[in-house]
Amino acid sequence: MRVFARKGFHATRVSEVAKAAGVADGTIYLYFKSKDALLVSLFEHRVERLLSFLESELPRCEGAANKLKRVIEIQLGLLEGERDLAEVVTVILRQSTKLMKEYAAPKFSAYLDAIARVVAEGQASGELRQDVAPHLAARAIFGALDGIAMTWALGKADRGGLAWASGQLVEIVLHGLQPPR
Amino acid sequence: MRVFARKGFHATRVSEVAKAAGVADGTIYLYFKSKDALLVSLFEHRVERLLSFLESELPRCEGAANKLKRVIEIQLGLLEGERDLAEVVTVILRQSTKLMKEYAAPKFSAYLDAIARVVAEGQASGELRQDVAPHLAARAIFGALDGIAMTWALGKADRGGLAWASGQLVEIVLHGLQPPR
Amino acid sequence: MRVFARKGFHATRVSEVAKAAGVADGTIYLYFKSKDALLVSLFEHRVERLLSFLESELPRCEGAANKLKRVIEIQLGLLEGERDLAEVVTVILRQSTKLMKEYAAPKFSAYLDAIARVVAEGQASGELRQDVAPHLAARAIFGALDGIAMTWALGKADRGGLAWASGQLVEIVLHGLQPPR
Amino acid sequence: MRVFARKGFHATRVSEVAKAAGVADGTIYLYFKSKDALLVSLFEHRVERLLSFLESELPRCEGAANKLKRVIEIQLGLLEGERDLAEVVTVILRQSTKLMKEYAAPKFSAYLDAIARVVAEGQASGELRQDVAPHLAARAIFGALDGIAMTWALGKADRGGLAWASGQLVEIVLHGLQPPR
DNA sequence: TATGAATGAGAATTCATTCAT
DNA sequence: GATGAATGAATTCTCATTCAT
Repeated sequence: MRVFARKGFHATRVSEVAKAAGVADGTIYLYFKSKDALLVSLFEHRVERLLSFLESELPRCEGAANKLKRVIEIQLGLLEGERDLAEVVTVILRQSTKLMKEYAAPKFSAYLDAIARVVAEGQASGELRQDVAPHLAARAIFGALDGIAMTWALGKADRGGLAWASGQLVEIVLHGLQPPR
Repeated sequence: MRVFARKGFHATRVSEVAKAAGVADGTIYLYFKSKDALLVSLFEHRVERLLSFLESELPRCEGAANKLKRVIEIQLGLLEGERDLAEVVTVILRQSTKLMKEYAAPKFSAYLDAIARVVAEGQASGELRQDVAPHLAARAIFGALDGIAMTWALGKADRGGLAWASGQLVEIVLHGLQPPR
Repeated sequence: MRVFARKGFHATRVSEVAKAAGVADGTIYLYFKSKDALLVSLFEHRVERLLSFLESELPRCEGAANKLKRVIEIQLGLLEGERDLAEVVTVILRQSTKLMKEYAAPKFSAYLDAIARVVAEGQASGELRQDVAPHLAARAIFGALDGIAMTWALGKADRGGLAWASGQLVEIVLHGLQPPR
Repeated sequence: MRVFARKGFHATRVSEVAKAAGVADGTIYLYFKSKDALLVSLFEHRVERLLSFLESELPRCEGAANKLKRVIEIQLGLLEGERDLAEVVTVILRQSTKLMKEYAAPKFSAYLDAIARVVAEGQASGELRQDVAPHLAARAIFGALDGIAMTWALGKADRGGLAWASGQLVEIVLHGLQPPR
């Protein structure tokens, strides 16, 4: 993760990963099928864990607003203090066309659906405004989260940290989706 | 742009670009210094144009809300009907670590600053809520725009098209940044 | 051919072939798909040519004995003076399992069949003895040719050269297949 | 032997041999110095045994014709029922340039010499025709034996089996070397 | 200006071999 | 003696780039 975050996927040599791990080049291949598999493994261990964590957390929250708040808090909270992970998630993973097409796309899609479902529920209960398509709102929320995490990871946005950013985004999103009075 | 959008930056061979352009491999190098320069050129001709277009448009709009509305409309409007461009902007450009670090980062930064400035002005005039950091809001807005354009480019979001998405996002953002009544 | 004959297929590096050919490593791959393809090409240009040459020559010979004589003369005659080729044909080609299984086996089989057919015709006409199975005779003849060519190629058998060996083998084979008086 | 026969020398992994033997990879190296040594060992245990067996058998036969008959019977007889061995002897051994050049060549040479000696003796006693060089005859006989064993091993020649082939080859060879009446 | 054949540096991956346990 | 995880040297092939024509 550290090496990938530093240099990007394609610019990283397998030998550099091996060196950083303190093993020989060949040893990498005892545990990972290929260079791509290294990224897949990062994805599985870190990103997928985030997704499943969300899935188990959401049912515990009462109301759509609370759920959306939780989504934002969790996604940014888990990256807080892990700049490398944040960079991998927001930048590096997307550099492997193979990973994206074969592996990440469906998970990503499912994640967006989950958020959209929360929005739809909130609309049904009258808690959220009706005039916004749930899927569009989901994409906007995800994009905002992603943009914030990315700029933070790339070091352009140190003021405040992700926890603070999280609170601000919750404000914007919840107001933005509030039903008109 | 078409070839890059289809296969991604690294998987695209210079010879494929040459073939698509109907010229010989070597001819590419009469007009572009390197493969990376092809991307840089795309960036300059398309993305930079968007940025400077924005810069000239914004002063014509009255009020922060109208300016933000215009930002959203322009960014999504220019991509509407140009799926390849949308994919290049939201996905492909980021695959070249070199381009991102050496070239795009400052422009991107300037763009975020421009949006942040609009927000700050709106706050100063009382048009927008005060309790959100302009830079954070800018990143959230940009992220939302980016997320919407990306899902659209990747074909996961056909319902409505970008013009429609644009209207919806304006709603969310302006409500989200509205001062409490 | 020269490099392969000298070092064997697996011990030969593609870079050595390139060097011997006076070109860069990569240039090899403009003309041959892979290292195996180099061998396939040798096979096609040289061995296959021998086979088709035989096919066109045989009908011109009168009688089975003359045909067998011609087979022997041609096979050894074409290798005379081409030690490298002889080594490639008798030794090197067989080192690439891929070439043998996917490419050479059927040609080899067809060649044996052609010889067997000549024997069978000779038996039908009473020119050759009846008590030997044509296919077995074909395999024995081919083996003898191959063994002679191989020992010559490997430098263990210089006395006389292949032309001389050819005459001797013709004697043995024709007497060996002569009908009992 | 089984694994080598199945996949060829170079395509066989040491780990595959270990697995087939039911031991760990490293264990192989307690008994064999290298992968090549595995082949050398096969050669020593099987091929060399054949050669020494021949050496002890020949003196018991009366006359050159009987001796040649015995050579043929033994060489093919020992392979009968041992397809894997036949394939190793006729195909696999030759894939290791190292084995061939450093190890097998002298034994092979000695074997050819032994056969040539039998022929020479037969010529001296008037039992065999004089107009064929003993070494050439030896190479032809060996080649025929080899070709028959190989085609049988590769599965292209099932009709009759090696015992039957043996009888047929004896016929051809002895007639072929018979003095003119 | 355009061409495209040639270049050759570079990198992922394999696998025979070792050796601490 | 046996193990098998670790090693790292070695090699094929790719492809951005050049330059003589």
